[in-house]
Amino acid sequence: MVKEISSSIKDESLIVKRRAQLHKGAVTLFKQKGFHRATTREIAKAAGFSIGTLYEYIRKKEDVLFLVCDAIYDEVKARMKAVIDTDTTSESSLFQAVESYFQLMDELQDEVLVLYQELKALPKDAQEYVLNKEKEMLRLFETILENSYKDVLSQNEITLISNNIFIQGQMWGFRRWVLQKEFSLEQYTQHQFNLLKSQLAHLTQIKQQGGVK
Amino acid sequence: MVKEISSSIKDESLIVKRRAQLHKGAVTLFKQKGFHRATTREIAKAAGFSIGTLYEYIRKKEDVLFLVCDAIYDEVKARMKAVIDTDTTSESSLFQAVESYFQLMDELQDEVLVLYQELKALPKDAQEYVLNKEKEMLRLFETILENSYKDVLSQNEITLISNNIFIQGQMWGFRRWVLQKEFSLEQYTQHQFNLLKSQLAHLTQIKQQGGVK
Amino acid sequence: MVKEISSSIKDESLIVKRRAQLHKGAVTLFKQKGFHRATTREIAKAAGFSIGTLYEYIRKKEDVLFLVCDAIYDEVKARMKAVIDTDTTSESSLFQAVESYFQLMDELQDEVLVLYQELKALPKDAQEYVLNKEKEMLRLFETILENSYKDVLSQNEITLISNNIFIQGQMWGFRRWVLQKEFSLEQYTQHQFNLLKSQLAHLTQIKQQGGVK
Amino acid sequence: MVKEISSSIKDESLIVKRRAQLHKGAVTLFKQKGFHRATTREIAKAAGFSIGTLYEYIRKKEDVLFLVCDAIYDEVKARMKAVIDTDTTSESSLFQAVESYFQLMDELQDEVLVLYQELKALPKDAQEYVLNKEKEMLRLFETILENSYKDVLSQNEITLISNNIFIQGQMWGFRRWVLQKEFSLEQYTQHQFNLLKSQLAHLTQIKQQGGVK
DNA sequence: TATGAATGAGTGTTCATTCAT
DNA sequence: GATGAATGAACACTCATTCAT
Repeated sequence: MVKEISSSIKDESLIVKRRAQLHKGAVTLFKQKGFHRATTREIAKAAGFSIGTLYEYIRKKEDVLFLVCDAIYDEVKARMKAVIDTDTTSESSLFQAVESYFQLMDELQDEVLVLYQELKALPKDAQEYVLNKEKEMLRLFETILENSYKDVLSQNEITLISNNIFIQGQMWGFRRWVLQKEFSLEQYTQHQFNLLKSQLAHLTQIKQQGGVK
Repeated sequence: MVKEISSSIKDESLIVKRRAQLHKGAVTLFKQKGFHRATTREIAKAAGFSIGTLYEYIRKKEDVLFLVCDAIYDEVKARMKAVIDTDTTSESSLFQAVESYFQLMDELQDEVLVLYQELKALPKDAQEYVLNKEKEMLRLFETILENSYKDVLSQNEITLISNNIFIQGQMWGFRRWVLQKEFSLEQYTQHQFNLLKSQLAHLTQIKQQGGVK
Repeated sequence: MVKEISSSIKDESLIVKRRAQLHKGAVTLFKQKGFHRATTREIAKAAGFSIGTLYEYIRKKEDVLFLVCDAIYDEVKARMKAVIDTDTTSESSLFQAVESYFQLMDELQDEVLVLYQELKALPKDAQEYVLNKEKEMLRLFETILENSYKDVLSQNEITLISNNIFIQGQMWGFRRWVLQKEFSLEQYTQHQFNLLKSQLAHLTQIKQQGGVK
Repeated sequence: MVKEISSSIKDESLIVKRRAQLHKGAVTLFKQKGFHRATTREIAKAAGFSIGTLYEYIRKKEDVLFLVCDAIYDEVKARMKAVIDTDTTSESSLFQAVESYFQLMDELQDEVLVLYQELKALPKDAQEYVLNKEKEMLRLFETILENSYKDVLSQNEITLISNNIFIQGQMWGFRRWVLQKEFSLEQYTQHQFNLLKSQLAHLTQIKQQGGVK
């Protein structure tokens, strides 16, 4: 499950430091020009070191992309974890999760855009690796929904609603040209959450009526 | 508003024919390797002609991408038009529109995938041109929602729900690795439409209660 | 000595007509873009027919260049001949020859420019063929000088002065950016001829003084 | 007035060294095949490096041509300067200048040939830049003539004679196929200088006689 | 005869990657 | 560890030439 990127450098802390530089520079660059249009020289420059040094920390240009993609979900998962661990059974916990997730998608919108548009450029095994991380993300929402709406939602509904939430978060970033003209992040979150609540409320109604009969 | 791609060929019907070949070959190829990884020679070959002939019908590699992107919404719009013109005021018309749209997204899923992942590779003016077509598509859903739920939905809600429907259709294609494992197209359509109906039903309830008071 | 360009067309008068069109269009084009930058399509268009037709009258692109180069000296020789045949022994005949020649170089300056800059693009045998025509031109001046200054000029001096006259004529065209800003053609002719006369006068003086001794 | 050619190489001394290699190889090559027929790969090879390395030192193929053209007049000017600075008022100084110039044109005849035949292939701004350098060269001769024959020659005569000297020098190279068969460089120089002296002597005579009267 | 669609070898140029310093 | 000069495979694009109609 682990996918390591080899480096000829021995000093581990240096690797971490350099790759952080690299990640930061690369995202900025990929956002502007996309992965394919960015040259390795530009990547090196954006990261603050020479082309020679770049190749001390990666083996192929693709590795840079992988580094970026890989980091995104790690960050998302790390930050979502905190929210979710607190409490996962009430409606408010769903709102908190959605809110945090949308908040995060707002902060990471450049990264997410890159992820969306360049994932396919990775070799198949790296793609699968990244998609697996995405599945873990999806499961976070599924878990919350399961816990809070056990009796109301079918498995299919849970899958679907999780997916919907998931891409609504990403949509905020990669459809910014239409959404961010009409909504602030708070408005967007509020409205989408209201729509979600309507859905769940109605489904709950139906189930309860069904249960009465 | 028109964006023509110049060709050195005089026979207009030949241009149409060759560009159809080109479109078809290019989509197949781009789906496999993406636009950037596909070479012009491969594109030519996939279309069934030589590199020289390819350049009789386009001027830049980008033009191929534009041709593909441009055609997608033209086809979508043409086919949606038929459905929508019939009737745009009942709930069933919304279902029909969604069903047709999802159906179409299923058929064109390769094209949509390409569109999503390569749009950014187009020059800015071509991007805008394509995005404008997307806006027209969005307006189709907005119109139906406006007609059927005039008193129930705010403008914001209409915008948002249209966007949600829009990307749920595309999601069926570009997230096929997760969705198409769990649902058939009919199931997906049915479930998403049910969720949508729940939403609308609940919002209608709220509005009516509000009105009663 | 003859260098024919083959054509698949039988009707000789048509060949002559088409090649005249070709010559005219090509000179205009070569003057603007040079031989190498001009494409065969452009040449055909400038001549007023299609690329297919062009290749009915030539076999290689080079042939067009040859046609142009070849025609230049033919025209120069034809027109100089008339002047020279009249009278070749007096000083006035030298002036007339120079004047006609400069006049001609003025009229044909585009062609001469092309000739100068593209001659090297011809295959070796065609180059030699054209240079031989140039030699014939040179001999015209040599003949006049020999006839009029038999006792005054050595063979070397005749060669040199002919060459000087020859290139002073061409200079008028291909150094137009400096000369034609300062002189009219008449002035240029007059001044250069005066300088030439001074030369010949002084040489005559010397020879006569030498002869006296 | 400066026209720099950009390079991605940082080591300035290396740039100078590589461009010298490039210059030398390019002249040899252009002399044989002309600029247009020479491929960049051939240019690189002639310079002794790979195609990739070539493009580290130039940005466009045209740059190679510019490099060559630019260097010619720089060299001519540098070497003429020495001669001219010594003494610019006597007849002997004119002879020395002409002799040095012809000598130089002999040494640089390949470069001059290239210059003559390919200058037009440069973009307009580079052409003007090079032609300006040529004008500076012309002014050298004008200055000497002005100093030595102030009272004898009109401005027009100075312009014209300078031009004549200028192109007679170049003629030695680009008409070598006729001139160098008949003359050694010394003979050519001597004869042309004699003709020039005759001219000036006669003009001096005329002016003096005119003055006496 | 005239046309112009088709061809593909050839060209300028880029850029990921290596390696000597 | 860091640098950046060198490399050459690979690419987009052009254009002379052919040939079926």
